[in-house]
Amino acid sequence: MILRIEDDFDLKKIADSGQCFRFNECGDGSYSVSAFDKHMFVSELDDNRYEFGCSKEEFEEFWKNYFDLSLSYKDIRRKIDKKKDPYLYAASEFGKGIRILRQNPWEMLISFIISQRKNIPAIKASIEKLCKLAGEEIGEDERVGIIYSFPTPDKLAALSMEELSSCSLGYRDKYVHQAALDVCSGAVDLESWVNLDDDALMEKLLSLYGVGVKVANCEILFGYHRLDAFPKDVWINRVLDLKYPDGFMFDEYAPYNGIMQQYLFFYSRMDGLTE
DNA sequence: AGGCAGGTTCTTA
DNA sequence: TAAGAACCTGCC
Repeated sequence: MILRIEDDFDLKKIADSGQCFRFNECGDGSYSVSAFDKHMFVSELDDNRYEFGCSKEEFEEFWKNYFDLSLSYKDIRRKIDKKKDPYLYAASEFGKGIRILRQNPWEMLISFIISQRKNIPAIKASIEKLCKLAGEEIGEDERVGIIYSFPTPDKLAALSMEELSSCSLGYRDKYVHQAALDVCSGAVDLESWVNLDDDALMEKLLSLYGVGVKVANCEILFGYHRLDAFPKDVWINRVLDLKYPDGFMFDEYAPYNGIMQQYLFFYSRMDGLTE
């Protein structure tokens, strides 16, 4: 189906934003997008028109929510004052089009456990191997081959340590294995955690083996879509040190600090951050 | 060859 | 409680 989208929406920036690892450019300008048990291709036709490789029903029922299209990111960007916060303003102009996707909490948890001390291509490679090993077939294409879903907790828990190791997880293999066991046993119930308040959710996440403050915040922002979470990685810490010696204005941007974090992260990686 | 990549755990004082 | 070391792997 073809749709015009007036709000901020840039496939390339979303794909490169580091929040998703199964959202890839195919080489011909189209994007392969996998989420939950669904897969489709998307491409931009002209300025604001996009072709989604799904039915209108499926788009309304699933993808509209996945792309968070009910929220106006354009309005949120208006909170940024060019005079008061020139660096964030520049970052938001540069990152205009990024949205925070509504992804699967389980997939996000495992993905960000894997992400520690890895670069994005390496994270993607590990996740792709996991999907191929233990996921279900959800799509096929002559360009990219068979598309697999992210493994369910029980499929992942059933993998041997040797199989996990074959996915280049390194020392993170034991973290992934334990998380899968915890979710399978019911000791960890990610769905029910949506009802917890922010502090209680953070506490639960930090109790997981291999999950520290950074990964927990990524899960809160990208897995639970709590848009005020502000994950601090090496890039963001560099930005805060160099550009915000007097502190970042978290109060100004609540409850959307996580969106600001995305702009800063995306911008800082291109910027070089020399000053 | 040695250092580093979207960190966390473990050890030591 | 707070630094410092160790940790898998792949890529420059």
